[in-house]
Amino acid sequence: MTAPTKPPHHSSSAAHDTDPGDALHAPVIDWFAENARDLPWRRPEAGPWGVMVSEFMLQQTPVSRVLPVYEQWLARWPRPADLAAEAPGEAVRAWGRLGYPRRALRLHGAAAAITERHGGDVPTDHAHLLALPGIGEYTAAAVASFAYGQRHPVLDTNVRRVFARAVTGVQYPPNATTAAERKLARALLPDDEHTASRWAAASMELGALICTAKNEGCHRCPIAALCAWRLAGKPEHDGPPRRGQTYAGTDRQVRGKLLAVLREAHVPVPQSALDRVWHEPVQRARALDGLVSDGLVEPLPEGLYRLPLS
DNA sequence: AAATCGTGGCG
DNA sequence: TCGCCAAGATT
Repeated sequence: MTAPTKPPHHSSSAAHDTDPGDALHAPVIDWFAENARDLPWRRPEAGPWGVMVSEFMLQQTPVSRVLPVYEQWLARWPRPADLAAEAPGEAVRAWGRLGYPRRALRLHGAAAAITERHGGDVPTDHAHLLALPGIGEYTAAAVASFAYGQRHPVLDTNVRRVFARAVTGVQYPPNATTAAERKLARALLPDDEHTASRWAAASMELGALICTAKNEGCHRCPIAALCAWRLAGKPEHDGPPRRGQTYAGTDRQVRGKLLAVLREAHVPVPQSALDRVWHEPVQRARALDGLVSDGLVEPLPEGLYRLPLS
C-alpha cells in the first residue's frame, strides 16, 4: 500500500510503496481512448440490454461474427420483455451460426427472469446479474462495469493474457482461471469507479488488438517498456500443453448439423430428415437426445421434431 | 474439476 | 490439411 508520507514527486524512488497498477493504468487507458474500436454495444444507445446481449454473443465467439447477429437481434428485440415474449426456439433460430446455441436459450431465460423479477430492466447489482441464467463471474462483472460504470475486476481471456505477460512474465495464462489471477486483478483495479471501468474495457481491448495470442503487436503496445514477459526475452510457454479443442467427429459436430436443419425448417421435421445429417445411428441418436434434454429441440408425436415453443 | 458445448477464419 | 484461436458457463 501507499506509504502515508510518500512525497508525491518521487514515485520512482520506491516502487514497492506504489500501487502496482499505477504504472499500467494511464498508458493503457490513454491508448484505449485513441484506439478503441467503434463497436455498436459501446455506443450510448446500446444501453444495458445491448451490452448484455453482446456479452452473451461474445462468449467464445469473435467480434466479426457477432456484429450482424447483434444488429438483427436488437432490432427485433429492443428490450428484454420483447425477447421474453417470444418462443425460446425463435431465439435459437435467430442465433444462427454463432455457435454454442445453449447461449441463445439462456439469454432467452435471462430475459424472462429480468421481465419477471426486475421489472424489465437489466439489474444493476452484480449478485442479481450473476443469478441470471448464462451469466457467470465474467459476464456479471462486464455488464456491471460496461453498462453501469461500476468497479469490478473483469477477467476475460484477453485480460488474463495481458496480465500473464505484462505482470507475471509468462507467455500464456493457465488453462483455468486461478485464485492468484483473481487476486492480481483485484490488486490492479483502480480505486476510482470511473477509472476502474475504463481500465476494464481498455485492458480487454489491449488483449484483443495488441497483446493477442499470436503476439505480433509489441511494437504498438503502450506498456511494452514495462512488460515483464518482454523484458524477460519473451520466453516460450513451457509446462503442460495448452488444452486444445477437438471438433471433427464429435457429438458437437453432429448436434450442430441436426440443429442447422431445424433452424431452417419452419414446420416440424421428420426423423428421416434428421437421419440424413449423420451416418452413424448411435452417435446420431445420442446427439439428438442431448439436444432434447438441453431444451434446444422439442420432440413431437410421430417422430417429428422442431425448435422449442416453450 | 475436468469435460462438454459450435462455428469459421486463418496461417 | 489441420491445429489454433475467438469478450465463458455449466455440471
